[in-house]
Amino acid sequence: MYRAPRGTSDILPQEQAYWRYIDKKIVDLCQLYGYERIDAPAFEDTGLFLRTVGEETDIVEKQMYTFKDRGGNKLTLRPEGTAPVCRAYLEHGLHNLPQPVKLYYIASIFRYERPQAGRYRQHYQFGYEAIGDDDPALDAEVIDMAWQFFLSLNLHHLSLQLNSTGCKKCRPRYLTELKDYYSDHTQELCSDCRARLKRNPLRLLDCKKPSCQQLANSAPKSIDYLCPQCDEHFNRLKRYLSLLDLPFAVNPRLVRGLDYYTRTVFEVQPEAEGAQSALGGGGRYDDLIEELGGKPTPALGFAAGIERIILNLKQQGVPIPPLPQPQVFIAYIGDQARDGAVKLASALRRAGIGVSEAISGKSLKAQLRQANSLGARYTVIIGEQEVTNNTVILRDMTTAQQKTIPLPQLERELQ
RNA sequence: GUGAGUGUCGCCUAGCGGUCUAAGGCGCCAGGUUGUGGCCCUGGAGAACGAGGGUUCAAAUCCCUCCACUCACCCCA
Repeated sequence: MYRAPRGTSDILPQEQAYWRYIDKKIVDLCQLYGYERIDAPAFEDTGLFLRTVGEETDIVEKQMYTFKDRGGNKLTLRPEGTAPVCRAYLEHGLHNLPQPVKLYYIASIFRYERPQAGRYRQHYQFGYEAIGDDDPALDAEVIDMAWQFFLSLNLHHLSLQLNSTGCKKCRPRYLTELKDYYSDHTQELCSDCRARLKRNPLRLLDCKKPSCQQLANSAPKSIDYLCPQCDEHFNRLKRYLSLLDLPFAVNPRLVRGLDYYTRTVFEVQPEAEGAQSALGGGGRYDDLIEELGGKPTPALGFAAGIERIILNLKQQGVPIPPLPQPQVFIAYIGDQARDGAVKLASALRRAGIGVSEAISGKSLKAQLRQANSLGARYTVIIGEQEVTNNTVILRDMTTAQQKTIPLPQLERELQ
C-alpha cells in the first residue's frame, strides 16, 4: 500500500473547517491592510535560494529539495516564501507601481527535515511582503497586521518579541564584539555552539542549552551597537508600536534563521512552553532586492505556519464554525420515483439549493438515516403515490413534521 | 544527522507464551412486518496481530534485523 511520503499529510474533509476558517481570516485581513494576492511557482532556480537565504543556513545546507529537470536546470522546491515574491517583483517590474507594493501568499513550503509536532516536509505558510519603503511606520503596520491576524483567529496567550539586528554598516562591528566575547568563553560552550562561533555567530544567542543561555544573557546585544540610522529606526518603530498598543517585548536574543534579515526582526510565540514555538515571524530585508539584481529597495515581511496555527487552535479549544452542508436530502422509493428524484435534484441545484441524495436504491429507512447523518435540514420523499399525484413529501428533520405539497411548490417552500 | 518511544479491523482499545484460526467500543451495512431518521435491540462485514528471520512442542505475546509512525534535539513556520 502506498502512503503519503514522510512528513507530508492529507488534509481530510474533517480537517477542512480549520483551513477554510484560516483562509477566510487571511483574505479579510489582507483586504483590510491593502495587500494583494500573489502566487509564485512551487519551484524556482536553485540559485535564487542560495543567493538570498544564505549559504551557511540550515535551509540551504541540508533542507532543500533540489533536483535537475530534463533540460538540466537545477531547481528547488521553495523552502520559504519571500525570495520568490521578490523575484516576481523584479521580473514583472513591480517597482513601477506606487511603493510600497504589498503582496500576500498562501503557499506550500518544502523542507527536508525530520518531521515532528508542528514540523513537516511539506507545510503551508501564509505570508506577506511590503516592498519599497523603509519607514518604520511600515514596520509597525506589518507587525500590527501579524498581531491582528492572530487575534482575529481567536488565539490567545501569545507573545510578540522584537529585536533589531542592524544593517550591513553596523552589523559587522557587532559581530566582531560578539565573537570577541564568546572567544573568551569557548570552554563553556557546547560543541554545537563552538561550530556556530565560526560560521554564524548570531545563532549562538538562541542555543537552548542552559549553560549557553547564561552566556547569551550577558553577551553583547545588537541593539547596543546600532548605527545612528538603525537606532533611530528602531526607536521610532517602538514608539509606533506603543502608539498602536501592541504588547511587544524587546528580546535582544531574538535571531532569525535566514541571513537576509536586517534591522527589524520579530516573532509571535505561544506563551505555553513547547517545542516548535514560533507561530510566525518576520522582519526587514533591505538588501535582498538589490542582491537579486534590483535597485536598492527596502522591504519587510512576515510569514506564519498554518499547521502550527491549527495545532494551537486545537490546544486552546477555539471553536471553529462548521462548513456548510447541503440543506436538502432527496429520498425515493421505486424506479419510477427515481427518475423524478434525479430530475428534482438537478432542478433544485440549478435554483441554488444544495442537495444530497441516495444514489442507489436503499430502503427508505436507510435513506433517512443517511439524511440524518449528513445533517440535512429537510428531506424530500418521493414514492409511487407522489409520482402519480405530482406531489412530494417535505419532511423537516429537526421537528419531524412533514407535509405533502405539489411538486411545483417545493422550490418556493425551500427558499 | 542524533536520541527516546510506539506499531493488533477505517478509528480507539483489550489480550503480554497455550483457552486467539484474536475480544470490545465507535463507525459502516442490514433487519426490528407492509413507504420514514436521530434513542434502543438484533445480526453482519471488517485485522492471520508493521515486515522478515529466530527461540519454543506451542508466539499477537520472548529475541534479532529492517520498515513505518510519534516525540525530542539540531533548526525553523
